[in-house]
Amino acid sequence: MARRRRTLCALTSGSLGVPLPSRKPADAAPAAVARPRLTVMRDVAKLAGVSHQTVSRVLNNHPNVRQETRERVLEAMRSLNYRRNLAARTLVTRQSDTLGIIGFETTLFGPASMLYGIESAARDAGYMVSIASVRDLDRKQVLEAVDRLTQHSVDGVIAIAPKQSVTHALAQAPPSLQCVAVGGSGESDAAPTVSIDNAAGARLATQHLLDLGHATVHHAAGPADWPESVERIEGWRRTLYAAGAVVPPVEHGWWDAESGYAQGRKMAADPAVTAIFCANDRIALGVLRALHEAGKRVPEDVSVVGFDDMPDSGFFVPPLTTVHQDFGELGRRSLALLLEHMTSSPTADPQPPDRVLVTPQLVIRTSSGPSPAL
Amino acid sequence: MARRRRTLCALTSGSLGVPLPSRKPADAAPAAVARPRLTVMRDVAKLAGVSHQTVSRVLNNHPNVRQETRERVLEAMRSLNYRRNLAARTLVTRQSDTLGIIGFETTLFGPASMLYGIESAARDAGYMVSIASVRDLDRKQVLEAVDRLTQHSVDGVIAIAPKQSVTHALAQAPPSLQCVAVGGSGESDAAPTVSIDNAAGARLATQHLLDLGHATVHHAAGPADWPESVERIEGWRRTLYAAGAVVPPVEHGWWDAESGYAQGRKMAADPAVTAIFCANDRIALGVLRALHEAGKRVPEDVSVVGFDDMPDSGFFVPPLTTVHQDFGELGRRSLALLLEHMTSSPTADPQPPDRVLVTPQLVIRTSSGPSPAL
DNA sequence: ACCAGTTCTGTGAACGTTAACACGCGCACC
DNA sequence: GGTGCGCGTGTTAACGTTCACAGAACTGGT
Repeated sequence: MARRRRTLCALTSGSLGVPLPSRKPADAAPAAVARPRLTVMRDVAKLAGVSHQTVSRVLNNHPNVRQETRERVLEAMRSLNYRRNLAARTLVTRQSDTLGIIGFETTLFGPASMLYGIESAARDAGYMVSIASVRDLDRKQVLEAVDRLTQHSVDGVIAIAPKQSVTHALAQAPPSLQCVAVGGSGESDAAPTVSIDNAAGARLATQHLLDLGHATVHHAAGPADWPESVERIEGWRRTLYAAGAVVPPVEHGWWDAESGYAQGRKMAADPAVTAIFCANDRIALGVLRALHEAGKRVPEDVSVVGFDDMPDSGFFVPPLTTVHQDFGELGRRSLALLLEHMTSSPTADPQPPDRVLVTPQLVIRTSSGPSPAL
Repeated sequence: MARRRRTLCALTSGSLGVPLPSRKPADAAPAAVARPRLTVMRDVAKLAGVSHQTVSRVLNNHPNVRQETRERVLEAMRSLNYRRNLAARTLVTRQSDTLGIIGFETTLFGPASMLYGIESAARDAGYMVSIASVRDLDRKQVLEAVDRLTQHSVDGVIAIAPKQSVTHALAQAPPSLQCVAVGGSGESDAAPTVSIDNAAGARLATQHLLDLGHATVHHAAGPADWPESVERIEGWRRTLYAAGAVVPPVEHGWWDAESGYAQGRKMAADPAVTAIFCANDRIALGVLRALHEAGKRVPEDVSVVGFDDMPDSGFFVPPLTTVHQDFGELGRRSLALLLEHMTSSPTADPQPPDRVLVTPQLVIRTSSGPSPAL
């Protein structure tokens, strides 16, 4: 565990208001004595026979540079292998071409995909991304993350923020810092939000099962305090209600297969259950196993539908019918929204939207079939 | 698709040597006219009745500050809600407290977990991380990523780099930039590497199956050009060889369930196959499904062992015996190694190691059992 | 030839921090 | 009572950009 040369910021910076005094304890090694002296604008300028300002203009695509001069400068840059010093530029312009991402549970497929979607879109737009993970979504940790990102002077923040507490915390960020939340709820009271239309997805799944002749549809739900979970429950419930079907009771769990297995065992024991809509594919995996162990065939005895369309859900036993969620698109859209908010002046005419919904799609495989009652 | 205000760097910067002329096309909005004038050292200094340099000393934990003065300064910082401007600091010290990560396939569980492991360890060590994803692992893209990170003056780079081409590319990075590769091969010719002991893992799995009485073990392999895959094949092959067992032919595939399914179907058709070691859990999922469809029971007829221990592999049908890989640890170790390389002077006595191996562990569940021949 | 209006280019001053050095003070040591 | 040293502090100069302004070099019309 090499934690040398700097103290733990987490410990030294007690409250948020206190800047972190860290780094370079007394015994630090003396700074490298011979600075490498990298090539800077002045060098390029000298070689090209112009002033540093002209070099700057070329770099920033300023129109008022003679074509011939521009080429001479570009040639000089090339031959010196010049790269502009972004720190200096950030110092004066106060923008770093860097975006911050607040990540939560980024080891899971969904968040990881959003992260990737954001990052590649950001690169195409000329931005770098820095990431600050949080272990929990409480206000304190989120604000700490915002603070860390602010210190590194990011131009904007995207929070992969599946819970309300985050958008609330975001509202406390310095107003000059644009924030966008992605994933999670739509009740965008605080920050602009991009998310999937969870209710629509749930409707798709539930209606599909009703259409197959099932009298009603049971639901293996996610955690009670996650908006995504709540919205899926709502969508499911409303669809049943609209169809005049009984709405079975809901039991909350976590997002993993273990939770699905637990819920699945209970449902497998109930002969009235012929169709199960699962809050995500991992839960579905657990349900599938529980049904298998109970000797129920899928889809002959019980139909199962998931949510997410994880990479391998087409290879579950049997291949899972599920609601496809385009996480990459979610990421890209959130980046686009952030950029819009960043560039539009507060008084601009077309205010960017505060809420973007991405529509999910049903992917029908073999885990769903006609009701055995038919 | 909001890509306003800046041109696409990817397009304008043809070769690597050319700095990117981007941003602010002629019609750019004039810079914000009223700069907010944030609080800086001088403000703190004035309030505390000292010079800015003393403030700097307090911030950097310099020992030569009287306790009473230090407290007055800290108090001033607190009351002004001062935060140090990292861009200015980076400009003069040439270190940014930021590390770069080159990510590949970060939507998958393994890389995503490493990313997370690196990020949290980095935070504890006082570093921010910036991420640069690459779509492919060819030299060009990797060098481009390094270049992007360099421009943002990262202090070091960790490459989630499962292929040789990456470490080779890394070797071409500016020598002042410390690089570490994580995951992938151990043939660390180019850059220091942290990886799992794939051969040992494969040995664990294979030996486990042999010990269960299987005459030999078949292998559902990963891609031929990935060192991780190759090392697992080697470990498997050597174990069989040492036991005097027949070494069945190997067919290469990809890392996903689809590939496992394809390989599994062929194996299911071969009655001689009683034990299958899969290059990862996703392949195992496909194999499991193929066996199930062919009417083979697991583990009664055929035993299956995976690699990775993905989150839900304990809920496959049946629960998968697999080789557990601690991705988070991998990330932490790679960070530690990078930090060691960064801080140790080239002439220092204890040179940091160039190769760190993390030992995997066998997790026995129910997909593996005694050979049916017994 | 002159002036006004562009277009192009250069000069000097920020930006907010750390590095290098100089200074004054108190203390110990001959 | 110097001399030397360590401590605490202040002054000045970097670091490599961009911004604001001034000036030079071209236009084109009289």
